[in-house]
Amino acid sequence: MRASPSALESVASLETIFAPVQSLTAFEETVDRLGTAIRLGLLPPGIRLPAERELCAKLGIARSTLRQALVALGQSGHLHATRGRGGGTFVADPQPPATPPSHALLAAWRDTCDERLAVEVGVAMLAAERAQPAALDDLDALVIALDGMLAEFAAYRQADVRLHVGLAEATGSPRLVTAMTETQGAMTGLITMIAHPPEVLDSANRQHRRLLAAIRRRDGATAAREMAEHLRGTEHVLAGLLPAV
Amino acid sequence: MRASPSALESVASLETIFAPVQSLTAFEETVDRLGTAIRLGLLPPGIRLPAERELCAKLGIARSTLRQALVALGQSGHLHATRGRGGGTFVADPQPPATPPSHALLAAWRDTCDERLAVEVGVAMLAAERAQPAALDDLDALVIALDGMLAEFAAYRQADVRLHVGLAEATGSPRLVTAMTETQGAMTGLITMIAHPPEVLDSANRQHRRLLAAIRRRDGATAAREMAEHLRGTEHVLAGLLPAV
DNA sequence: GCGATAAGGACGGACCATCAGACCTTTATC
DNA sequence: GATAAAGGTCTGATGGTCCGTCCTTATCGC
Repeated sequence: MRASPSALESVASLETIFAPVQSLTAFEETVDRLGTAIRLGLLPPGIRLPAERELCAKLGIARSTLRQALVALGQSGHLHATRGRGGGTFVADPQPPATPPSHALLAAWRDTCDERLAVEVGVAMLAAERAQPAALDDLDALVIALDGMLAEFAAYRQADVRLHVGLAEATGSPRLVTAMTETQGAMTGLITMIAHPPEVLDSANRQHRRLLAAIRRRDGATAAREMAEHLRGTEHVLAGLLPAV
Repeated sequence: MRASPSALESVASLETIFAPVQSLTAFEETVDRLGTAIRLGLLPPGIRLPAERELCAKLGIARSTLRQALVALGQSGHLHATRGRGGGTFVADPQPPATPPSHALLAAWRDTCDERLAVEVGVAMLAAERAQPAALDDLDALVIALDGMLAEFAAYRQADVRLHVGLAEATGSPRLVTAMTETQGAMTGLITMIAHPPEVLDSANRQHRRLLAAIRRRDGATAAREMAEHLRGTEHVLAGLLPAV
């Protein structure tokens, strides 16, 4: 009946359509989400998470599943729990040492940077359209604070993440906030491999300034260009360190 | 011991971190992936899918799980199977009528467009850096073909999708190809709600031309601007049709 | 001091998605 | 008629998830 000789080979992008479907379990995704937020400093050391019975409701999972994740993050040293009234689950202070990036992440570093470029440039453009002055004031304050952290990379990086995520929040797009958080999480492993002398951080922070200035005067094109340039910095360093493509 | 009064409220972006974790099952994701590819025309009507035993290996799932998805897509009219040697699973021809976009999609249309902007502009910038001339030749041919489809929107839209996905492929970034496919799938429901007179399609296709020209001369900034403008067209129409934010 | 309360911690049963594999049925080709 | 290649069917095992219940610990208020 169907005479077509199945020219499936002629269809491009099949690798994408038929690529393995890796569905994370609720447990895995929870570990990933919380672990990333902690490593990025979005959940800073010492802070208390919501109570388990409350948090599992927010996350939409069963408490036993959430506990699996909390126990896992406890064993890896990211969380610790105290019992009794007034107790709770706290982000560990200090945090465990960062683990070196996985082989898979290193192999796909270019891909990671590409997605990051898209997310960040898109955020820059939209922020230039929509960011409220009040939100920009907060971000300006962050840039000033960053100037005082040029000598200590760990602190700088955390504030840097907050700046970029804050920019995403200023767009008012929840999905871009999620995307930004994820890409920042993916980049962290790579970024920690690079040496960050104060001069480089200073230069990067000047880019922050120009970026925010462009956003404040609603100049989306310049904002996009500044952001792209800002990202190219780290990308070029990575290109020198890591296997080509 | 822990004196900190848990200033968790001070931490922004908590809605993102503690948002519900909805992990799709392998079955659901498979239906989604194949269904989207079919609706976008990436798997055109009449084409034969790989044999079940082969496809489940590619997708990394059990055959029974794959069959659930194939049966579901069969019942919805997207696929039909024939038995025996030389049989197989084929994309239905004609395709079932498109279902109206879900309430949830309509409510979050702005968010969908925002993510689309990021992906497409990022793709435009990277394509301007990396696209091989041969790939651009293919895309130019698509634009020419599009000129002949101005009167028939369904055909136009399918070729349009192939153009945008092809652009993503030209960047060499698998994740951007996936992201592009997903955003195109998400946009399709919205786009079908808009009237598309030939003049509008003609104008859109002229934007395609300018975009490809900018990419060919490696002008990333212009490519990004052209792409953003191209997307704004549909966005403004949607803004007029749909509830504000 | 004692009860109430709010937190983490542990357990058991039920359900369901998924996997792995064997087997059946249909159909075309040699 | 045998073989091969495809979809269709069935079953048991496994594991993730949910729900509810109960226990333990620690603080707060009377």
